[in-house]
Amino acid sequence: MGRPPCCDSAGIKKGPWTPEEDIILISYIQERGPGNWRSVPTNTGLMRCSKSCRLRWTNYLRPGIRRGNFTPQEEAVIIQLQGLLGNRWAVIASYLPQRTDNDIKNYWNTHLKKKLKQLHASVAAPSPSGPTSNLPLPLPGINHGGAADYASSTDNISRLLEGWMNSCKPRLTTECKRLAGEDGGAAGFERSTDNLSAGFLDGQQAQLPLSLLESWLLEETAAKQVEELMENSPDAWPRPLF
DNA sequence: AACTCTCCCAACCGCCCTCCG
DNA sequence: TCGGAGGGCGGTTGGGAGAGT
Repeated sequence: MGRPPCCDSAGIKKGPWTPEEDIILISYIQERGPGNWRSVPTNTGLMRCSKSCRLRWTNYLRPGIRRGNFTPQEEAVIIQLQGLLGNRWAVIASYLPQRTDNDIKNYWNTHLKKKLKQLHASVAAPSPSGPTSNLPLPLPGINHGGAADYASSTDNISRLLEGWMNSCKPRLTTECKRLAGEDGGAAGFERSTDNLSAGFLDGQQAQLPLSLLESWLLEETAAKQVEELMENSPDAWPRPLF
């Protein structure tokens, strides 16, 4: 059993935040920085519990949050990472730094689940035209065991990253050179792959490669490359989880 | 115009993890 | 080593908005 809820004391306000409350919270965090949420209600006079303050900040008020429709590239990243990692929304969100875990979770539950079910239904009745561009962005180098193994195996993730990195190494190397300068490119690439692997395997936020990964994933040519690869070696890709 | 239905998303709840005394 | 406290995460819900009748 966990601890009793922190918000059950009398006088704690629930429900939607008002603009006034938002301003108070923002002002406080601008002054003190995020963290020590327990002290926020006390120091600000907000009649909210600490969790509510943290949630409001991380999911709504935090700078850099992107709102509105998800791009096809973002969808592809979510679908692929969900297949790999399961419902670990916080980890998935770390690869889409402009989106919150709550947003991603909501988007998955309201849009992508349905979309993938429909997609799976249509894949069950295959058309002669082959794969379409709406399929999830696939990643190579993974075994085809059961869904649970697939989602939980760090070996698989490691292999996947290895294969993935190898398959796109030329492009990434070029990108690294562009970002880091000619002399630091190769070293930068090696550091990037190490960091990315570590980030995946530890379930923590990857550091350096985020911008790299993002810039690569957001390029439409990437999706095209993947489509070509799928057509050339369709058996090399993991099956969708549902 | 009024009512019902459906969808979406902000927020809550309960549990787990980590830290610290 | 143990237990309490705080932070974090994933699942779920409730209410508002828009669509449909």
